[in-house]
Amino acid sequence: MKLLIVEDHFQLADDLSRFLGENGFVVEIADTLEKAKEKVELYHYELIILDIGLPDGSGLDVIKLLKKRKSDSGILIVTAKNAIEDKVKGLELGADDYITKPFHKAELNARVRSIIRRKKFNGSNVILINKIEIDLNSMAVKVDDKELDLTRKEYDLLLYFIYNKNRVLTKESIAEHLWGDHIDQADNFDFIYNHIKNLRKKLQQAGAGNHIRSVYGMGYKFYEL
Amino acid sequence: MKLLIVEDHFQLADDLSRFLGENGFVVEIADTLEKAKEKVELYHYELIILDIGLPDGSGLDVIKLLKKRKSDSGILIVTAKNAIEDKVKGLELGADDYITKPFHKAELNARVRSIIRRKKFNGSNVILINKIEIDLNSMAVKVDDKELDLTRKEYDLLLYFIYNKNRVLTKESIAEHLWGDHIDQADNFDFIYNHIKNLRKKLQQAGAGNHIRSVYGMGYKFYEL
DNA sequence: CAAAATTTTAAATTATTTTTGACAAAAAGT
DNA sequence: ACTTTTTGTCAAAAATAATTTAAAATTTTG
Repeated sequence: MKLLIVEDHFQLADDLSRFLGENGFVVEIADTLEKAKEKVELYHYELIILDIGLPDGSGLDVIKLLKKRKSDSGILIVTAKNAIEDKVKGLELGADDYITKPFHKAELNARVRSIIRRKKFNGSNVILINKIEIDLNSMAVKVDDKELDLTRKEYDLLLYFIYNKNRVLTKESIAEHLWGDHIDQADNFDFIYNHIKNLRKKLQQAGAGNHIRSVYGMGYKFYEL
Repeated sequence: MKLLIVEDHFQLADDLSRFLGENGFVVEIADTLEKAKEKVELYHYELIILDIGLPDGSGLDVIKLLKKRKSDSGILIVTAKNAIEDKVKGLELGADDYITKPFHKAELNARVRSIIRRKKFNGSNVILINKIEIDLNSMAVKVDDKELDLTRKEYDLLLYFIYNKNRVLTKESIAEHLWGDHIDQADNFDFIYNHIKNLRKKLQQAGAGNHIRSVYGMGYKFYEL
């Protein structure tokens, strides 16, 4: 479950990151509007905790960008007490909730969970790509209406691929997104071969075709056929 | 069919309003105790969804007012998980049912209908899934017309599963729903295993089959067979 | 109100499944 | 030729789930 914290105040961002990390989320931080936009375009986040007052512009731009991209990420905006207009604008633009500074970490945590829950229960939660059907509620993956039995990592991997379809994902970025920051650059990522192998086999056996192609020397790419 | 939502959290109220609107109700919102009292004195509502924790006072006052006016409106109170006294007081004062935050909209909908049905037709309110029959009024669970004897937690757990059938429920979300916000991520949820086991055994023994399956690394899922 | 019974929670143990890592040989890409 | 990736199999380590037992809390009963 990946979150992005957009917050220029290092101490706060770091603190939150650690706290949310302990609570089972994989957290990334962007400390400028520029970086936030970049990350949002490159990756998919379950939820974005967005401080509106950034040094190089308004966080509201991030919301606009997300909505333009038809993103389904949850958005929790963080505003100063006196910035009520920002809050209102943010909600109008499509943010899911807001919280005013200063706040308690426990409350942030509760709201984060609340948004994620609401998101999940809303609307259709089925992703359909060619023959592959993923129901995010039931966490079931089907090919031709036949359910396949994926392990946790395989499921996460598939989802990561699908959220980033038609993009090259390096082994490093896969490791980072599935395992979090505690991964060392010096580590060896050979175990990823295994997961790729297993996922490929299961998809292949179910008759979904060959979606995951390797890009020699770079990584992998999930093709929409 | 007119409902009043008394809720200061704009996002939630708006969300519910929309949802209930789609489900055929005419919905009004009051976001303060003051406004709620005013509306209640002026109009008649079939049912009032009442958050107890309001910025300008306790929602319990609304119940008192209604009872003084000998209103026949249904009352569904919404409380935070840790505000058990409020729930108890509310029911004592004459509320018809309660639901604790956070809740699933489908569950709210079910309860709303349940109250209205009970009020209006004094009719039965039964959920039937395969061989399992749950009477929400009498809180009785039957399999093949044989009543089974569930404890409170088992009953709640079963209901939570059934309201979310075919979805994976994590241990965390089960804990959160049945025990409330005061649950820490760091806590250990092993005791849930016990309730799962007991519920499974009772259902199995009654001949209802194996509905509750575990999804390794993810949680549990109640299958409609 | 207190004893007894039941239910819920907790802790310890066992069982199961997944994840990771290793090796080696074959295949593919540069 | 050289490097990277694929594949298979195997096995240890780690994570998760189930079971057992007992303590704590709650409810029922006399």
